[in-house]
Amino acid sequence: MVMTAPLADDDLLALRLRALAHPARLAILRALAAGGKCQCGHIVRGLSLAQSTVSQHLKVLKEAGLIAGTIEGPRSCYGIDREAVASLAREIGPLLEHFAAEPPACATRTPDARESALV
Amino acid sequence: MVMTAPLADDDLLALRLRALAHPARLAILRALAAGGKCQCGHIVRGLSLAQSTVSQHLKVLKEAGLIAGTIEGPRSCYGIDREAVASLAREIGPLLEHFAAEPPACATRTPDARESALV
DNA sequence: ATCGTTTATCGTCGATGGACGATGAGGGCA
DNA sequence: TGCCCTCATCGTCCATCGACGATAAACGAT
Repeated sequence: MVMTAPLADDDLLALRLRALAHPARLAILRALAAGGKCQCGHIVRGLSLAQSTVSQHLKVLKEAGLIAGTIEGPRSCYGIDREAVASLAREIGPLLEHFAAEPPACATRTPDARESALV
Repeated sequence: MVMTAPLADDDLLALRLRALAHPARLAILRALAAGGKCQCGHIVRGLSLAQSTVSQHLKVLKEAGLIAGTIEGPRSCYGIDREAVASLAREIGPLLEHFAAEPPACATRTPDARESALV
């Protein structure tokens, strides 16, 4: 049931999508998924970004719940929160499919708008 | 530079995700998917946002290719570009699943704490 | 204890986003 | 023809983002 109600649900979803919607963050997730790059410095070297910038991106991803950081001392070990990412996938997938589903009215894609009985 | 994955693909993907990553835009897509709300004014009334703001969001969605606008005269008829949305779904789904896939081990340090630090 | 390494945080700066009101164009309709 | 309705665009304002350098904290090693 997709309610048209603009709940805080959308805010949360938008937050996570926003965390995802940045090339550097995508690259970080890619690096983490590829493995062997759990330390901040490794990602920094792979991305040619300042260390503080990468740290900031890591923070964004962490606040979005997409990754989990195990910081213990001088080193840190970041890892993708697989459950969270899978959950997001389960949320965004059906949503997009719903968006792409069949339209009830109003000439979805007609070049010529022939709107007559709209509402 | 083992695997930076420096693809401009990420830029494009980030662009579309960014277009998606806003509550108002999600609401607009929801309204469009629900049907019968293809005119700007309808969405405006449903969202309690200024008309210009909604128009701006529509523009963002259109520039991201997620919707198509059929503007002819005083009325406009927006519709979800279902092919584009489906394409995005086909792109983001496997990507997230890839992120959520097998953990290749954090070889560098391997502190037992690997999944926690939820703070 | 001191040094070196690694990382998070702070402060700053420019750019962008998001919201609004006002304006103007484009057609319907009386 | 003139009025009204609808929508896109412009200009503005404030907030946030994204990037950076600099700094400080936490630990291992010497």
